[in-house]
Amino acid sequence: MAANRAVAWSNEPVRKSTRDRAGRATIHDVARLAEVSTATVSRVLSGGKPVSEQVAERVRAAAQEVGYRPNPAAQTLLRGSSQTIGVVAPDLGNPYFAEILKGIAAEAAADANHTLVAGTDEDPEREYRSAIELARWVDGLLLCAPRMSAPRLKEVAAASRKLVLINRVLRHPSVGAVVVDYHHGVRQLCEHLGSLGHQRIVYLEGPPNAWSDQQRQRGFRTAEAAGQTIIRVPCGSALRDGYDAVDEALTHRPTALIAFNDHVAVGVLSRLRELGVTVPDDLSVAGIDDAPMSAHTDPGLTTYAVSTVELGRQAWQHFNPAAPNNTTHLTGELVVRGSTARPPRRRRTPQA
Amino acid sequence: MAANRAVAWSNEPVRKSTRDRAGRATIHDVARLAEVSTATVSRVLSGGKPVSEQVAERVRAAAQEVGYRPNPAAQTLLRGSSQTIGVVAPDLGNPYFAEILKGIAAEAAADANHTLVAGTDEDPEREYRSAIELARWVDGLLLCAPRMSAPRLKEVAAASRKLVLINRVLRHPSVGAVVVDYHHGVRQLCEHLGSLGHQRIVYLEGPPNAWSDQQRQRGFRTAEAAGQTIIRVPCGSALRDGYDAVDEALTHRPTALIAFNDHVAVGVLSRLRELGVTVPDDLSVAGIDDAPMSAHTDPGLTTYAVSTVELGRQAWQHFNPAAPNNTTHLTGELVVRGSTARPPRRRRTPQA
DNA sequence: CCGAAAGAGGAAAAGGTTTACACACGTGCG
DNA sequence: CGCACGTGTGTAAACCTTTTCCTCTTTCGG
Repeated sequence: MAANRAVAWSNEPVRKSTRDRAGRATIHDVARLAEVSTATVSRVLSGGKPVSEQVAERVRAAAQEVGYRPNPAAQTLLRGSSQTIGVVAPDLGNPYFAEILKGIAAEAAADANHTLVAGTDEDPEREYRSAIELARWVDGLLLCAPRMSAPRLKEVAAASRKLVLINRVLRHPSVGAVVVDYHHGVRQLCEHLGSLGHQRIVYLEGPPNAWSDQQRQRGFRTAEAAGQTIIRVPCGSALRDGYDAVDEALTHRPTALIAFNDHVAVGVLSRLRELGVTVPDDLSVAGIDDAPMSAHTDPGLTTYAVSTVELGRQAWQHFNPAAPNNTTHLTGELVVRGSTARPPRRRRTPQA
Repeated sequence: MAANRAVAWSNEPVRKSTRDRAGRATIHDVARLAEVSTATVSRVLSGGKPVSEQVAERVRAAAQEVGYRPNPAAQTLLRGSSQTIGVVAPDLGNPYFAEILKGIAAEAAADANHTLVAGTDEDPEREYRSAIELARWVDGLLLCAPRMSAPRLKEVAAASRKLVLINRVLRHPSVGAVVVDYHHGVRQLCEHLGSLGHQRIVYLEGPPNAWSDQQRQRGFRTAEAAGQTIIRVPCGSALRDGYDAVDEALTHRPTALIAFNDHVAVGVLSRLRELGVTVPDDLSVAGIDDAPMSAHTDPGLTTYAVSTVELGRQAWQHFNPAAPNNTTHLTGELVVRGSTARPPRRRRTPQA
C-alpha cells in the first residue's frame, strides 16, 4: 500500500535514507512510515495542536517501531533551552558537595531537567573556565562555594542565563544565592564551648578564597570580643588537611578545636587518636555542616547542622524563572554530641 | 569603511539583528563586523582550512569585541557529538560513587569533555529511564553498578553510542566494563579472618540486584567450602543500612562481621559503640572498597582496597573509540587496620 | 443553501554552526 | 604564453526538530 502511493507520486524526489549519522531514526523516518508530515509527528509526540486520535495512533506506532527518540541537540537549538543546569563545585569528593549535588540532581530530574557537573579541585582558574564553558550549554548555572574573584564572578553572571550561588554573595542583579549563616553557626559553637569553660580555641581555617570561611571568621571575631581567645591555624577543606593540621594546632595548647567543616574534623579526630589525645577529655573538637558521617564518628561530632537537602531545594527554587534574584539565608542549629565537654581541670600538655 | 561597503552592495538584503534569542552574539555578528563570511569565522575559531593571518586577526578581534562563543547545541547537531558523557550512579551521596564521579569528571574535563550526571536512589526503574534519556544526549554512557535487569541493560546498550559499565558485566558486543574482583577481595578477607581464628562470620549483604554483591557471595561460598560459617544478613549499601542491620547480625553471635562496603561498615561501628560492643575485642569488623574515611575511623577499618582513581581512569579509557570492548579486571588488596583481631577467648554474648 | 468558523494536517522557515564545493587569484612550469 | 595547481575566501547545503502560516475539509448557524 505504501508502495502504491510512492509510485503514484512519481514526481516525489527519491528520498535517500533519513537515518541520522549514528543510524538512529529521525522524525522523517517516522513521518514516512506513518504517512504523515513531520509536523504532525512532532505534534503527536511533543504535543502541540490537537491531532486526530486515528493519526496519532499511527504515529505512535511508527515511532515505536523504528525506535524514534528526538534529537536533543536539535530541540535545544530550536527551543533555545537545553533543560539542563550546570553545577560546579570545588571538590566532588567532599561529602558536603556530593550531598548537594545529589539533592540538586534529584530536584532537577524531577522537573525533567539534566545536570551537568564539573569539579575544580579548588583551583579558581579552572573554576572560572568551567563556569564560562558550561554557561553556554545550560539554562542555569549553580556555583557551589566559588573561590574565584568577584569581578570574574560577574563575568560568569553576564555569560549565563541564570546564575545561582551557594555559600557566596555577590552584589549583582540577576544573581540568586543560598547562603548558610555561618556567622551564627560559629557564635553558637563558641558559646557552647564557652559555657563549658573553654577559653583557648583553635580554628582550623578553610581555603583562603572561601567566602564561607570569611563568615566564620566574623563569628570568631564576635567570640573574641566576648573574651575568648581564638588561634587561627591554616588548614583547608579536606579530610587530609585536618589530619595534617593537628600537630601545629596542638602547639598552641588549646582546650578546644573547631574545624572548618566536618570532613576536616574527621581527619582531626583520627590524628588525635594516633597522638593519644583523648576527645573530649583532653581536647574538645567541633565541626561545621553536620556531614552524614558526623553522627557516626567516635565520639560523635558536635557540629553546626545545616540541611543539604534544604540547600539543594532552595537552590533549585532559584532557577524557577519567576524566582526573585535575592539571597536566601539558611540557619542551621547546634548539634551537641560527644566530642565536646568541659576542659581538663589542670591544663596538661596534650601531646605529652 | 564598513559603511562604504554596505552602500556599495546595494542589493545586499537588509540584515535584521543576527543576535540569538538570548541576545548573545552569533557567528553572523562576528562575520559582519570582521567583513568576512561565516565560513571564515568558523575556520579561524575552530581551525579548519588555513586562513591568512591578517584576516584571522580581524576575526579574532571581532569575536572578542562582541563576546562571541559558539552555540554548543548547533555544534552538536552538526558534528553529531556533544563532547559529553553521562554518568549514572545508584547513590551520588555514597563516597564510593562520589569519588568515581570526581575521577571520571576530571578525566573528561582534561579531554575537553563534559559530564552529565544522574542519581537513581537505587531504583532500577529510574536508572533505566535516566540511562535511556541520557543516551540520546551523550557520546558515551557510564553506568555505575547498575541494578537493572540484563535485558534492559541491553536495551540501553542498543540506545547508546558507547556503553561502559562499572562493577557489572554483560554479555554483549560494544559494551566495555571495568570490574573489581570482589571474589578475590572476599577470599582475602575471609582468609585473613580465618588466620586470626574466626569461624563464624556475618556478611551484611548489599542491594539485591547488585552484581558486585553476587561476586562477593561467590567469595563467601569459597570460604564456606574451606570450612568457615557465613551467616548472611540482608542490609544495603548505605551507612544507615549498616547501622540498622547490626542488631539482627548480633543475634547470630558471630566473632566477625564483613560489611557490603566501608560506608555500611561505618554505620556498623557506630551502632556497635552504642551497644557497648568493643571492636575488635568483642567483634572484628571489615569493610570493602577502602573509602577515604576508612583510615580515619576508630578503630581503623580493615578492608579490601580498590583505587577509585584507577577505576575512573580505566573507565575513561574505555570511551576512547579505539578501545576494545572488553572487560577490565581490577584487583584490590587487603588492608589490615585495627578493626580486626583474634576472636575473644571464651565466646561471650556480645550484646550482654 | 450559503458563509463563516473551526479543525486537521502539510509546506517551509528558522535555529546557529560546519564543511563540501565553487570560485578567484597568483605562481611556477612546460 | 598557457595551463595546472595551490591558496584563500565565499556560497549554500546539511544537521534535526518545532512552529508559523497556509490550505483544505467539515460543521454549524442563519
